[in-house]
Amino acid sequence: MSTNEQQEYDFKAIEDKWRDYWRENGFFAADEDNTEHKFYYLNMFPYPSGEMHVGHGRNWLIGDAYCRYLIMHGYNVLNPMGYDAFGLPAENAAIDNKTHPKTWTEKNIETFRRQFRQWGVVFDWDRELATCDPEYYRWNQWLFIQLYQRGLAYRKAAVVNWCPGCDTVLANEQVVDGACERCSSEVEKRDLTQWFFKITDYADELLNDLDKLENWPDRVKLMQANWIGRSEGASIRFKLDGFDDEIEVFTTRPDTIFGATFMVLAPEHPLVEKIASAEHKEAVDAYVNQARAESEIKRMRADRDKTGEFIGAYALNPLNGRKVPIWIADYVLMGYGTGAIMAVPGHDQRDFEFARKFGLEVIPVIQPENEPINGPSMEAAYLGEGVMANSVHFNGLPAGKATIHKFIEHLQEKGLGEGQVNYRLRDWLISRQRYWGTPIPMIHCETCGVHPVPEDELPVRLPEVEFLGKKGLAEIPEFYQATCPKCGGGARRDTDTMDTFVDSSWYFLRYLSSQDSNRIFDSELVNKWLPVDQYVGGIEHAILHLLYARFVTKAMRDMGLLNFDEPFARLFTQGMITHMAYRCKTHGHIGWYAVKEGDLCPYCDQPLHKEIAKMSKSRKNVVSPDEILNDYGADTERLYTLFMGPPEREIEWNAEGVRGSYRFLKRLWTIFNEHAAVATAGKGQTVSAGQLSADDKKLWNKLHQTIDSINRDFVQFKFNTVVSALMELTNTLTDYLGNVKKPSAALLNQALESMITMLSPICPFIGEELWRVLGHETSVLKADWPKADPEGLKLDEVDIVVQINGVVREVLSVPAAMAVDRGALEQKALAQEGVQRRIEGKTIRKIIVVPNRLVNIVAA
RNA sequence: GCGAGGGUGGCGAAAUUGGCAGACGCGCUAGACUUAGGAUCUAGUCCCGCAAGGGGUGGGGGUUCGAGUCCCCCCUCUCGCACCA
Repeated sequence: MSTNEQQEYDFKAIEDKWRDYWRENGFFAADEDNTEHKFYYLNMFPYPSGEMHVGHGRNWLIGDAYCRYLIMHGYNVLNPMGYDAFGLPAENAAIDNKTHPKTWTEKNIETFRRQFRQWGVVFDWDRELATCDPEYYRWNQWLFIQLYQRGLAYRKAAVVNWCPGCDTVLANEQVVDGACERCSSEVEKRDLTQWFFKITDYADELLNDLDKLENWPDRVKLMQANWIGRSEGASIRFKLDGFDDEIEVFTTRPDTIFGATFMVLAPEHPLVEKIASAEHKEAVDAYVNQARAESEIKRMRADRDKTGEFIGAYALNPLNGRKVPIWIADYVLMGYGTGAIMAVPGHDQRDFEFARKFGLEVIPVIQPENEPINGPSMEAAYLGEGVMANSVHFNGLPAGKATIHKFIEHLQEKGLGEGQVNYRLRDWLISRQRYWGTPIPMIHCETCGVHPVPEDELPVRLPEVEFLGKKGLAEIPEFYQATCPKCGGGARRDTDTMDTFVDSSWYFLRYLSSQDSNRIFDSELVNKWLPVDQYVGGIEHAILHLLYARFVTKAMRDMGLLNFDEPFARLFTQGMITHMAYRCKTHGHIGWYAVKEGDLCPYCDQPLHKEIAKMSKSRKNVVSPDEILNDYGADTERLYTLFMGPPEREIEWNAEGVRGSYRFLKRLWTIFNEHAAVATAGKGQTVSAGQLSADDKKLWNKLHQTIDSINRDFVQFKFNTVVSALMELTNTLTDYLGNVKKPSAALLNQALESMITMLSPICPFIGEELWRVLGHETSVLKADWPKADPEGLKLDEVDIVVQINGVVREVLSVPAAMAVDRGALEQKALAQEGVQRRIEGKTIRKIIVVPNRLVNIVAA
């Protein structure tokens, strides 16, 4: 224990002292008009879900440290904060707690603000927004109307994913393995008329522009590309035998058309009912009903047996008139292509399995060079190279791209089909049937049809009803009873609310004008500040949010609201913080704090199932920052969070590790306070190599190496190595102070000032405090960021490794001049006694000299 | 099945991008100071070996004076997509 009261590291007092300082002094308020050195930093805004845990902390601490770094480099930083405040969890929690979602959300937002303040995380708070605020969602509605007027929002009857747990429709993207992403209920299918955004109009651009995003992780771009799923092929029309209708199919292999021995329609295909023969009707209906009733989970299993039913109708191959049977099968999906395929069992494994199961003919139309294949004896579809066969005048052509084009040309000439590009991406289903979301601003009139709510009547507010539980707007007459804007007669409001991904698809634009009640945003400002220079968020948003935001940006550009194509110039995806989760077979999840010794259930002493998992309330494995903040302080949590590992990686929280970071801060505190007097005496003096002792020089070199490496690492988000570099420097400094009788005041001042400056973005509280201890009166945010002095990087002595046959045998410390002199190095290495001993009697074959590094003597 | 990214001490991880593997931190061991305290300080801590020395970055091969890093094959883990025609 220190005898001097003043020298205790009293983090509580320090943190209380500085907590409000940065905000009050406007360090984080962006200067809107000065865009010369602007930097728009943005973390994905949070869903206010209760209390934040240390895992959430990681996002904000990365952002806060990075922004402080930028501010210290003279950037005019915009780092705003908002809340993605609509959504089902609010409703569900509100139901559980018998409060209104609004009350629940507001309380959580208040908690978040308090936690940010405790962490020392500062934003440009004047721009704060919440998507559940009518002043925000009115622009959601306005945007909807603009999209509607451009044909980008439309209504269509569709088989939709219905979550029985949430009582609402889900977008395809929200269905994971056939279950609801949120509540894990098994998703059902229902026919409903729903609102869609026509994102498919932008499929090509969304795909192609990924190439522009040089500073996005490849992984994310790849995931998006896969999601969009472009494939080139042809659409071909097959005439029906005995009907006027045609079946249109999409295929990527039009070259295999002569091998099409049957057709398969999706069970939901509209033609099925019409063309199925009376004889097969019953079986067909049964199959269709079964397919519809079957859950996505079962139907989507790729490895399950093929099922299907012949419908008693035939199609005619457009190129040779061959009559082929039409089947229905659930392996053909209504949602992709046209919901119908020409089946080529010879060259498609799925069709092959189906043909074998139902005894359908297999005709190969591509023959491999060596061993010819034939339909009856094939054991799998042939997917390799070869030449066309059984394909009349195409026979003998090499299978491949060129031939595919020949087929497409041929079909096109005959008017039977054409080249076509298909996407896996579907239109974005945005309708939700719940209360806590943006009401869709449309009115349905029996006489005039569907019309937007006039813009001057926006926002269409959520009715301020007492919250009744699982109810949507369709059950609130005060809400849906309306007048038609056209005829003035009675009409009904649309009772759907929007998917919350709509809210988050443009919020980054609203920050520029969050208080503007006349327009969605100021285009001029937005064009100056966007794209976002650095966007940071979790990898879990790699597809949905980022794709939607890109789409909306492009749509707004086409409306003339924006002049850029992509919203986020640079993207960083940080990894989640995980923690051990315990589960008891009978008692469910058990909090780690309650687990009995030996990992036993506290209620029944059964051994618990253990799993390292993402922190979540439901798993009871969250670590609250409260205890750490109380025991060690915010700076310690910040330091540890950034030190524990590379920020893009998933990492397990280790409470023991926190202490090491605390120890470091304490050590630093002591060093600064003990040597502040000497250091401040050296203020204003320059440090030059000539005046330094050998010990001084060592510290000086280390200092400038550290500055150099930190400057490289900070911009790359390598905070973990920034921290370890500072720790190394501190170790060197401790050695120095222990070895030297009288430290150089100038050097010490430079070292301490540089250290605390570079640490301050990560640990801003102790940063401000120790900056004052060094005699400064203004914020450390105003300090000059240290630059590595080229002189300081020059070493007097360099360690050179001497290898014999690649094995390290000696390490020589040589003067810097010699370290770049190949001849001298070689001589010196050979002169070593240990080297002589080892090469005695051997012939030197070769000597490799790498200046500043090593000498390798190859001898045998 | 297809695609992507990983595998380095007891643990989290470093490695100037082909040049002393394990920096930094946790934990652990020993010691010092102590109203033995979950404080602080000092020393040690990849493995085998008393030592000289030898081995070592999932496994096997290769390129190279030299490989954690580059190439080929295999094992394994994580993630994304998954009957997409």
